[in-house]
Amino acid sequence: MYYCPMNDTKSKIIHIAENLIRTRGYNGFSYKDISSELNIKNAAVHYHFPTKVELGIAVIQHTRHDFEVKFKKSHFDGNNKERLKQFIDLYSKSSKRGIVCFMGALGPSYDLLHPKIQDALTQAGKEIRDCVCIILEEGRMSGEFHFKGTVKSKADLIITSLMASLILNKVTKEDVFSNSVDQILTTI
Amino acid sequence: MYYCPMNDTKSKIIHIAENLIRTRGYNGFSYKDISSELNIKNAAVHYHFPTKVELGIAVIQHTRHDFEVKFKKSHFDGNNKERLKQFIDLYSKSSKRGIVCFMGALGPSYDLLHPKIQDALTQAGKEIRDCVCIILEEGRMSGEFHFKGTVKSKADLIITSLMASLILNKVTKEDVFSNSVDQILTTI
DNA sequence: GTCTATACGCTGATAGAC
DNA sequence: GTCTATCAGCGTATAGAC
Repeated sequence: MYYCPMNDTKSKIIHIAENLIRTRGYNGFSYKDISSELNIKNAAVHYHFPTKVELGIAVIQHTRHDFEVKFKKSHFDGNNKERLKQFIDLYSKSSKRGIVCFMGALGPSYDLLHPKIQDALTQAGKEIRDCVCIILEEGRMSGEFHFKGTVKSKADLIITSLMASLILNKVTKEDVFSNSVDQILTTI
Repeated sequence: MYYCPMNDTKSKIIHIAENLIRTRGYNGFSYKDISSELNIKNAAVHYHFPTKVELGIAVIQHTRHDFEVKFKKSHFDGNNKERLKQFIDLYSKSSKRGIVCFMGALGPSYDLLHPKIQDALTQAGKEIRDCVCIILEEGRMSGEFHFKGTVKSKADLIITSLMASLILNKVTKEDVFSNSVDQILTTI
């Protein structure tokens, strides 16, 4: 299992920044928010990440790495139903914490982001889509799933529904997420 | 039909602000962005909307009003399939323009918004959900729809999928929206 | 690695003239 | 209604001491 050092300041900054992005958006937090939470000064954060763009990229890459470890390594050997369940569970955790996923947080203001952050985000998006497509493709062939339509359309429906459910959860203050998951599992 | 005066500066400001919110988010635009587009000065915008919060609320209320006119008035008399198609078409227009809906733009940073904007957004969210629920409820009773699961779960799935498809469209640069719509129409 | 000190543009907002 | 002028505060970022 991959060991993630959370002791050092650099890792802590990434962790705090990720939470800030997912609760306030990229333009909704500042280095001061991070430094005050760590009881250090503004400039100390700049030592670890000279520019905010570099920090943003680090957050995305860190999340991508976590995702990759969890889903690309095939410790599911053919159990695609469980694999899909684990994917949904990723969002379920966010739902319980009352936060959105980083794609939902950064995606809407995509045009405003630095090109390098845009690229990292686009790559992450493709990775997630590919992963779900493989799960659905294999699961359908093995007879675990019986959904209608193309694999791609089903994958996009599932991903988008999970993403925006986290958003609508916050706005409506109702359990939109559980409803969407029910519907996903009913039509798979 | 409702007449929307777009001549006066106030209406123009709302219109520009709506586009800015939906491309850059609430914290991603300033009064200068608006004034420069209208070739007036910063202070002139403040004359019409003294604070940014008031402008934000005005944008949401304007969008809500448009939505209400289009869907609450029952000029569909029983044709719920057409009514759902019109609802999807609302997002389809945004997809073609390459922008997200205002819920997708404002929702993720909900915690950061002024309480009055939060309230307006929450109200709008409930309105949209209620509207889709009625369409699905009536359409199922009349035999137009044959979907599985509860009305609420189906409504949430459809709304969230449309919302986030606009977001993923931008990020992945692929037609996620069409895929999601295909899947929605396949399982209705 | 963290600090103090500093620079400087942008932002939301106000006062008062026209 | 729009202007000029002006403001304090914040945000990102840098230089140099410890």
